[in-house]
Amino acid sequence: MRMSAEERRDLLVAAAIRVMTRDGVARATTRAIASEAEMPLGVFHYAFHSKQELVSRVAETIAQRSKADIDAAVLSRPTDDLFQVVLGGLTAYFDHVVDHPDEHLLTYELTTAALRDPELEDVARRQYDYYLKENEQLLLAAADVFGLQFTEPVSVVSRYTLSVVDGLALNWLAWGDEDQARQVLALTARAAMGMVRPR
Amino acid sequence: MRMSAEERRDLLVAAAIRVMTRDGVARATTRAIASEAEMPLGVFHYAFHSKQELVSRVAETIAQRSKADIDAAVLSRPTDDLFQVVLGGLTAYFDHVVDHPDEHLLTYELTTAALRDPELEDVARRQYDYYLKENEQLLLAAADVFGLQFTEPVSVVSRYTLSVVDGLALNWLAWGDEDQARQVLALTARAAMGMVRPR
DNA sequence: GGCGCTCCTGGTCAAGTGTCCAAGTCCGGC
DNA sequence: GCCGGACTTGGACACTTGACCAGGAGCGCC
Repeated sequence: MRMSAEERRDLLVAAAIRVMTRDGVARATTRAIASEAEMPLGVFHYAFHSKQELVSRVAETIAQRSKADIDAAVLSRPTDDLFQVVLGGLTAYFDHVVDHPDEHLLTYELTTAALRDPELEDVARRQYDYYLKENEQLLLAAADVFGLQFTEPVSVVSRYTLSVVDGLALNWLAWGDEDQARQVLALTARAAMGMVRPR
Repeated sequence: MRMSAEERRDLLVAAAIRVMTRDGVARATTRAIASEAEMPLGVFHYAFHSKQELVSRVAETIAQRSKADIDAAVLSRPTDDLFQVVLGGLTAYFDHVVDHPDEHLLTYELTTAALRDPELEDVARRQYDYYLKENEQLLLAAADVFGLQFTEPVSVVSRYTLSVVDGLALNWLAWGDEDQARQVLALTARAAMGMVRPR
């Protein structure tokens, strides 16, 4: 089947994501990826200069995709009051983790891999940049709806909520106990109420 | 140099930790570890049945050691009021991360590695078990000193603080901005004040 | 002294790894 | 028609990896 190099790259990235999600980054060899994409191995180094280039693209794609996924979930929640909005947002994210554990495990693997590899250095930074900025926007929008403002810099509040949810997700992956994790979400949402005041 | 198999295992585990901390889990091959321990490669499979057995011991050792490190740091903090104690504890942990970033990156790598490998399944669980239980004890002790009790189950509060700190650590490793991270710690300590009441 | 167990060593093996390449196929433009 | 560049392919390469083993060395105990 004949197609452009760019199209090949997209297919290989998609195949790589499937393999990495299913078997982990360590087992995602060039052969496994090419095989998943149903292509001969030779195409790999025609489409990509190196495996690192593929990994870099994978990380970028994953970050964009899960941001979109989560946005959609968060925005589909009830908006009675700020507490409900915040708890809904946290819950939406956590639901996504519970529904796609391997996908989130993959993001942790990619982050650590990027932090170890100088050539992927900025990949990790960009990954979190996406999340922080997006989270910040959501927080500002929510506060605006209810005529509130934050008592702390929004960037700090954004980083706080992102940290809780990111840490809790990893914690749940390793430890389990979904009910208790959801209690933590409720606790966090209530805590967030202490970080706003009427405008 | 003649020594018992158990002694060899300890030396190899220590060497493995050095290699993994410096170069990452992926680059910690049996050869690199044996070389770091200044032993011929042959000893490896005399001391250990497999590499997994070594990794399992490494994870166990790391968890115990960093628990001890952090306990010592936390307990050496001022104890004027509960807020200072909690903030001191969070700060002590975060200081440890800033001082030994590679060590903490390693714990994330080990966690993800364990979650991918069915044979290391319980390694990840045990890792978090250490932290959760220890954290819980510290919280109970602190509340006790000031005649307070928690408004939520202690296990949930413990998991909340652990999640914040764990998520923030990973976040800082990837993104940086230490000052902002410390603001998150302050925010968290203040939030924790809303989870206690006089007894 | 010699038996038996533990410890030590260098080399070797099969499997897998990322990378590369020569030769071939396709197809649009001259 | 055919030329040139983009795409395709199977096979090869140099290297690394975890695992294994035969044979030797040390040492306590009868």
